[in-house]
Amino acid sequence: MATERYNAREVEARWQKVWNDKDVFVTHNDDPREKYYVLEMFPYPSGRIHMGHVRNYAMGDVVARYKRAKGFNVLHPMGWDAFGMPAENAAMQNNVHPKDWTYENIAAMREQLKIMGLSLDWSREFATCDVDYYTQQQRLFLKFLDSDLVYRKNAKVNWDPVDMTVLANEQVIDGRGWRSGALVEQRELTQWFFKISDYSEDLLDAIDSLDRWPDKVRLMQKNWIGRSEGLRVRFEFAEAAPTGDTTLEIFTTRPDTLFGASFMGLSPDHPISDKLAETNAELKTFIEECRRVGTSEEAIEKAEKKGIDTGLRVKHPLDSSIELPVYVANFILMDYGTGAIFACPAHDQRDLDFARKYNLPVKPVVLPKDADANSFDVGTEAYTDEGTIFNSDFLDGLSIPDAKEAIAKKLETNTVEGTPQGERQINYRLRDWGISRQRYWGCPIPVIHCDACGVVPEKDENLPVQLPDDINFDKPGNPLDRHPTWRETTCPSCGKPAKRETDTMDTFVDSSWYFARFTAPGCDQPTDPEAANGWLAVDQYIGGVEHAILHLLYSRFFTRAMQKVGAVDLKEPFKGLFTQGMVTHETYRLGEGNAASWVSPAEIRIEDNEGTRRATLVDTGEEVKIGSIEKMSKSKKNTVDPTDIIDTYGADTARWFMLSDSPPERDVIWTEDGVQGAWRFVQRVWRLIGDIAEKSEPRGGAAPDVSGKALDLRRASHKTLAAVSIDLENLGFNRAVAKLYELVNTISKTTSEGLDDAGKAYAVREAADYLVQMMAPMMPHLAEQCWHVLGHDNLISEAKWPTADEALLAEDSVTYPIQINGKRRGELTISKEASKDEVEAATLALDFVQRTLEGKSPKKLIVVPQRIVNVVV
RNA sequence: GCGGGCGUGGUGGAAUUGGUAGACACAAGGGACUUAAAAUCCCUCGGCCCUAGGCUGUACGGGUUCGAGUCCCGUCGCCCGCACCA
Repeated sequence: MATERYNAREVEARWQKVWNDKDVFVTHNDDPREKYYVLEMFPYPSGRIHMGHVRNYAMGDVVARYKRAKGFNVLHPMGWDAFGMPAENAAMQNNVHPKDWTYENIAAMREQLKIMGLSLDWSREFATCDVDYYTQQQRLFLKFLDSDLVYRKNAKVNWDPVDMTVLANEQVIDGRGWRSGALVEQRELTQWFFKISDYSEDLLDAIDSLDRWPDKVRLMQKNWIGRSEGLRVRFEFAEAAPTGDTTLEIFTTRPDTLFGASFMGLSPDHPISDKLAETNAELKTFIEECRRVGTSEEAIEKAEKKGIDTGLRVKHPLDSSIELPVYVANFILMDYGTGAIFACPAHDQRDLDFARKYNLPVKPVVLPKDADANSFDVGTEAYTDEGTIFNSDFLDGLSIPDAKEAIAKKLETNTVEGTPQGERQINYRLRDWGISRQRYWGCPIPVIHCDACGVVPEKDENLPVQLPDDINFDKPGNPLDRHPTWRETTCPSCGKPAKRETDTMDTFVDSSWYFARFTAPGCDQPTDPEAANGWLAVDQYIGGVEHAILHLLYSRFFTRAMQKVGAVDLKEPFKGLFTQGMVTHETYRLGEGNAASWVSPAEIRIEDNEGTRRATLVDTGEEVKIGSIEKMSKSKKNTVDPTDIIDTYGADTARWFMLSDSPPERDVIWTEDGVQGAWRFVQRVWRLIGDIAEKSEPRGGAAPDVSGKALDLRRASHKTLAAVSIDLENLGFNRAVAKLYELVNTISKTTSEGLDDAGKAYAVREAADYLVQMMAPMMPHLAEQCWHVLGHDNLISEAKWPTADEALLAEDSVTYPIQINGKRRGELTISKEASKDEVEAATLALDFVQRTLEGKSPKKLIVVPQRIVNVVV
């Protein structure tokens, strides 16, 4: 073996330096070529990159390098989603300043990303905590405020009375604060909101135009926005409620079941519930209990249906002789509709569970198709499917949609206290976006509270409202609140002393427009519209599916809002979206039961005895239990550090392994064997290319006429080229990898048979060039080195993607599988041009077909051109 | 609870979207080379039947079709999301 072993570490560093010195990946806005914007979701600077980043950025880099080779002017930037709670947690735990902690983490992670060899334009890098970035974000906020896209209202938050802080839902565990353990209270705070609900309809309708998004994400967004058509109905109280209300307004999507009404339900957060609780201790306790369940829809829906009769009664809107009891019930959300419902237990599962528990009437009003009106009864399962209305006065015999229409018409004309009793309404589940966070490490909301003028926006020329550096976390609460001077300012309107808003923005705001900022990162306005409109939308966005709803929906809203204030001129920020799967790994546990502890892969050794795997601790030899495969996480210690892998095998091996085998949208299992397989492939390619470079000359001039093995190889490499190009276009990395393995096998075979004639030498050389070019987006360093060895004097990173020769792709014959009664019994190779008749004749002439037919003619003969033949006997 | 997804050899997965199931890779077993190991190369590898060859096989049970891993109905199992984590 003439060639030396491939030294990834040395080679990778060398090419990275060449790329960097030559500014190969720096993008210019005035480049006249067609643009292509590829973006991976930017990372939170936790301090170290993890395998999930490697996978995400490897995929994006393949797209970027491939599109560059295809002649596009590619924008492929990187930045940092740098505000957020972890920096404050670190500040509290380790007494470091959030700013120092964050920028140190960024520096460390930048170096780690650089050794991955990503083709990024680092000149556009920024962090969202850069003063420059959040200055522009404040400017955007003020423009939104000016355009009526922002407002203030009260909203409930989880309040930790010991830490004196607002808690995220995930920080509330069993009703207690995660850090203090104190019982969490619900508090009302005045908070800032973006009017995303103004765009409910538009955000929903435009989902259909996002045809390069995964269906799954589109559906999740549709459900999230949650459009429903229904009726707002006012029920008259038999006696006025203690709030003075004489009617109870509810929203329903099933007005057709109104005659099946059995009781009314109020949310525990409904104003009437609140008022009643003042004089009703039992109800008060119940409401408090409900609030401890948590605010998530899941928790509320799963909880046992419970309620308390308020003693209030309402009149049925269509039959005033019927009075319905009003309950406060734990399964009714205040945020949806009016916070009050009428319940029809026969046709709603939640209502039914409740009715059975409290022995309330269950009157069916929808009759299934084949059921008998006299005997149809609902047991423990509500009937929610189609049917005919019965037991319902003037609605009897109607279909559900017709009954809905009839009820709506009737109630629209009825009046209660001079206003219509019913009103058609389209309701959305989507709520306005609360952006206030009572925290330090975020973008300050640039408004001022003045005793005389109220809430006043900061003047544009006074921006930025900069975070103070001299803060500490030794006391509970928000450091901005207790800073000795930071709050003190003067009112931009009247000039008198006033106080700054101390809330900062949700970090989702930061990530809702960073993609636009990358198009002109130094601009003294939020965007340079010319640059932004030129580059946007992002052609391919890649990231985790965990962002399927919030980040993506907020960004879609933000783009519309930015359009309204003239910062960009488009609605949809991401034309193509791809959500990659997670990186998982086996888990290992030492000990049994409660005493068991997690052990990291680095601490163990695995032995494989005839397929039985056994793990032991490297240090002590103790047996370790091999557990299930889980998402890599610190808590389960099943992480593998990318930098360790890159140190050992190089970035190309890590990238290649992340892209092989598993489809990119699915989870991938990290295994040591898998990495080693990738590593062996790197070495194998290196040997093969070295061998070819030694035994043959670079190609010159036009392709010679070849035949036999040489022609076969040319066909194979051109076919692979065509197929891999399609795979890369579709982000089918695992399929591309498999085809490249196949091509290497083919080239190896041909090369090992000797490169005696010129045709063969040409074919092998061509195949080698193509192989290396196809590999280049995935393993750029190895490809660059091989390209050099093969005698090219340009950079493969700047080389044009080759085009497959159509003539070599066309086969002159086709092999048909021949089925008899749908089962494959043989095959037939025949000219590609053969007519259907010729194929039929040739099929019938086949030995095994003749044998089966025994002289008879087939019942049916199906010929699918270029595909298959089926003989039915 | 509601909504969605997935289920193919020992393993990860291919399958031109209704047309030869198991490409490619990993693991395993056997062999070559080697003083030995590593590396490399060659062979076997869904199950069953003694072979030629055949039967069977894509979670399970039905159906549509000339033909189903792919479409439809039902069952089972696993996974994900559900509004202050980013």
